[in-house]
Amino acid sequence: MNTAPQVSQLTPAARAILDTAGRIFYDRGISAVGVDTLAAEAGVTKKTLYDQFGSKATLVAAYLGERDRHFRDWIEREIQGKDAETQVLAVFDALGSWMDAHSPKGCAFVHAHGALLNAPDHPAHNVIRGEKVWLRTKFEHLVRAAGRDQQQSLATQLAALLEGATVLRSLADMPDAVDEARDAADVLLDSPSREGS
Amino acid sequence: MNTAPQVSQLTPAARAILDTAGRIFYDRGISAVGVDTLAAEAGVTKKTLYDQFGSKATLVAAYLGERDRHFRDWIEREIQGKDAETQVLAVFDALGSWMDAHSPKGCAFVHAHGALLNAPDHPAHNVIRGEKVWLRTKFEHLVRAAGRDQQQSLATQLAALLEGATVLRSLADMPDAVDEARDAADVLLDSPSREGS
DNA sequence: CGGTATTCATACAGGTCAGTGTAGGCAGGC
DNA sequence: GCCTGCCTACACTGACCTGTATGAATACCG
Repeated sequence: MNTAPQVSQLTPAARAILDTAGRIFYDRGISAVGVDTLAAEAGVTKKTLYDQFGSKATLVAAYLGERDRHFRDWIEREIQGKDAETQVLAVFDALGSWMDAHSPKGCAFVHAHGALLNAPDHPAHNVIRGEKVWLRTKFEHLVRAAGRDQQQSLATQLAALLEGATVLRSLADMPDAVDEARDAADVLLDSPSREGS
Repeated sequence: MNTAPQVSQLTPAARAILDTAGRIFYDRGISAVGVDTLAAEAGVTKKTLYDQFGSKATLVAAYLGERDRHFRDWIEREIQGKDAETQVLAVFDALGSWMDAHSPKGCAFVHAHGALLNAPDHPAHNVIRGEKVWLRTKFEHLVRAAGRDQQQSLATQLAALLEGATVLRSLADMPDAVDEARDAADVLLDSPSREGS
């Protein structure tokens, strides 16, 4: 399932639209960017945008889906080749570099969720939930591979640390939040009740 | 400083506006609610709204300021009369009951931050940052009172757990996130390196 | 060479947005 | 009795919103 990336099947205009969406939806917020603005900054007509994506809602879901893929790839790449316990901590380091490079203003999925509170059937909600569930599941697999007990609880706790660090760093002027969260993750991993047999 | 609450000085219309704002801004999102809708649902004319608040931006800041006060009062009330270490854990329980009662869709301040990405000078940003900083500072005072070392790090880590649990519970279908975060906080508090002399 | 897909340019519809203006009603205090 | 503060009612502006319509140019592919 899901073997080949479908990205290259996009038409040039569709690619330009998604690239532009990736920048300005994140920087300015989904509801602050109109389709006229988006099409203009992508160097494309609004007609093309609607021919390619059908609606703003579909485009928003596509933007978040692509960002989700990039985020997962970033994490996987940054943690590869280490042992499982080190990988758990490396996820936090990967989050730090991801925020440096692509996410200084906080989590795009959290922002999207807030912007779509009044549209509960919006197709983006599945993408948003999927991103959060994936991260927790990633932690679950890693702590199982590391031989820890209570994998369910530990995975949720690690995911909470990571989400919270993102919030604090981006909107409370706390640049060290991610590093502190990493240290807390280390404590949780080394807690006696969590050591496997 | 800040001795008496100024709430009772509001005119009846202003109070109705703020009450309505507290409901529909949170439920639907700030940018999804227009001033026409807000005035109509408050049973007030738009003229009155502008006479009382001057602009939507000011009203948004007032809405968040009032929510911030309610949140702080809720936390303080729920944790009072316990010893310091128990209070740290009680903050997590207080968050759980707060979300049950008033915040099932996630953190209003995080949502507001996302909605105002494109308005960096918006007066609400100070309120948002203030709420996050207050929470971390609250933890800092509690862990100091509990005789823990490394108060700065521990406070940030506890705040991250709490923020992250809010995110996971509200937008990842993880109702136990807050309880799990409480357990993690307990582990961090009992970690040998954090015990005071 | 003909057909299909992609894209351009432009104009328009119908609605909502924040914010202002004008005019008047009503109550409490001096 | 008058003035001030609070409020209603309603019309209006100019900008922006999503989405559609019309018509034509370009390029690839059989």
